[in-house]
Amino acid sequence: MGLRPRPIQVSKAYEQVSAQLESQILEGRLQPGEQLPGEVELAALFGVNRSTVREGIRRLESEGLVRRASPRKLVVATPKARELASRNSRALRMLEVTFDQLWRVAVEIEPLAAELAARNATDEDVAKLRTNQARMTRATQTRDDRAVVRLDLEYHSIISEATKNPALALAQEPIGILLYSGLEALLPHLPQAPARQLEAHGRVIDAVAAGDPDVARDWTLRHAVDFRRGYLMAGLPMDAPIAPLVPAAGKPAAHPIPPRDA
Amino acid sequence: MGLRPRPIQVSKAYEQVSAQLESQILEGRLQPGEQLPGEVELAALFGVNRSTVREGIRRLESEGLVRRASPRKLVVATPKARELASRNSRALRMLEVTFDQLWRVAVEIEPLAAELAARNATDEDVAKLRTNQARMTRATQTRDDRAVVRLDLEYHSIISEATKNPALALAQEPIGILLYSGLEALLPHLPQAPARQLEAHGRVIDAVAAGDPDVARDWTLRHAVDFRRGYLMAGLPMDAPIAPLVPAAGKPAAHPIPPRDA
DNA sequence: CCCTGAATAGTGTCCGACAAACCGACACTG
DNA sequence: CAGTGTCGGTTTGTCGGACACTATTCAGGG
Repeated sequence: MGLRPRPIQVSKAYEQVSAQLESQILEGRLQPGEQLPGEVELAALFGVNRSTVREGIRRLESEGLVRRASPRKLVVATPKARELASRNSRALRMLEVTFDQLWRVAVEIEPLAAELAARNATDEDVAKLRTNQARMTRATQTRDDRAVVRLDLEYHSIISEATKNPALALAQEPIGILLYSGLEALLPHLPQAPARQLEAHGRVIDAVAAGDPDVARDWTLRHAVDFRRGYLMAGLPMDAPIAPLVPAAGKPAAHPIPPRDA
Repeated sequence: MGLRPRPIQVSKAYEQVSAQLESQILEGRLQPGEQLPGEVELAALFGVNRSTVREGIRRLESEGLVRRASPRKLVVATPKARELASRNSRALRMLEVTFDQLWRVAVEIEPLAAELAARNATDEDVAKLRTNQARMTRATQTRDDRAVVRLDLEYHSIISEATKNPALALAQEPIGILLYSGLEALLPHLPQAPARQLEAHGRVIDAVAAGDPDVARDWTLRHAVDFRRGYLMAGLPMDAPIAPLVPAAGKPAAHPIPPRDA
């Protein structure tokens, strides 16, 4: 049979609502910041019930194409890089990505990020980096591992932002988030790690402040290589999923959903 | 004033529903593939109305954490890389990313992708690449520009997949999608472009098939550099947003939403 | 045992309703 | 006149109920 049945798709009304709004936004007919009509009016315009419109809106909301400026103002928005990043890193975790897979990408991207940051960082970015470094110094002295991890993530995020390159930020952040969360497992085994990290960060920050792309790139590369070595020395597995999904430990709950503790 | 007002947030019920389900999934208590109770049952479990549950589900659906296996089966799912990629590229377009920004990232990532593809591609991947190449050859001969672009995107997508590295795929695909969509603007100006592209692809494919990471990387790098040169020669702008949002051309419609053509 | 058709259960959509909150306007007070 | 309290209309968030349509199930017939 040469018949190739393309999966027919009945399009639900709420899908059409979100699809139409989405295309209006993408075509630029609805510009970011512009306010949308109320739910009742939308319902009337589309010729559907308000409930249906609401379901459509939920979808766009979760995709970041609209947000509620205030409870009564629904405005068109451009997706925020930060939210995309966290969504993406969540997805990567679910895909059971390994340290090795993450690292291979990071070792190429992060030096690039540092280079571009050195080219494009504003004074404000540099100030943020210095603040971060100061806090990191304190956290290192007080051996506050959680803070060290948090500040390391922040450091990478600031670098990302300083590149002024959304494409790079979007590629790098999810990976950085996941990779450097692994730092938490590393620190107990390598007491000297934060000190080395502190130095690498410091060098990169100086290079960024001085607008020296080559040095920034170079030290970031070293930092990445160093990180991998530390991970190895700590005896942590390179090929196991980062933060593996709990493999249905014990027995599944009788009912998968616990009632809301209202 | 030392007052630092943290934006207070009232949590809507539908948000709590999606948040709770999400955390159950992330913790692994709800495993991918597992089926969720019906909407009525969920409503009862959470102690809210069915409409509320539905709004919560829409959200998770659009994030790819659940999908409908059949109209009546709602199952936990892992977000598909492909969907994430298209969402991300859409976001990048809205962020008005420029050719230059995209290219700077691509020129580092794509060679890495080719290298990893050469290391990890399966026979099936190679077969897909060869099929793609054959079709591309035909499209080139018939001067079918649209097909050329489509096949080029497909080529990059296959390479991504062949790396067996979700982190890389997630970083690369959105960029590739946007960047090589620009090919469409390029082709009319550079009649010889498809031929050069065909050769580069061919070399990379051979290297992937032969498991030669270095050659794959090298030719991909050349390809990227060549692409940029072509873009320049065609006189296309490096620093203008790719597919710029239509800047509210003419006058905005009296009513932003056209009625559904039911 | 497989196939068919009725019974069932669940989704998609609609309707109508109501409390809470928000927003703008307006009056009041110092 | 500036700042503050009050008030009413408007919109959202949530609810309960209803109904058509269809996937799924299951019993009965071939």
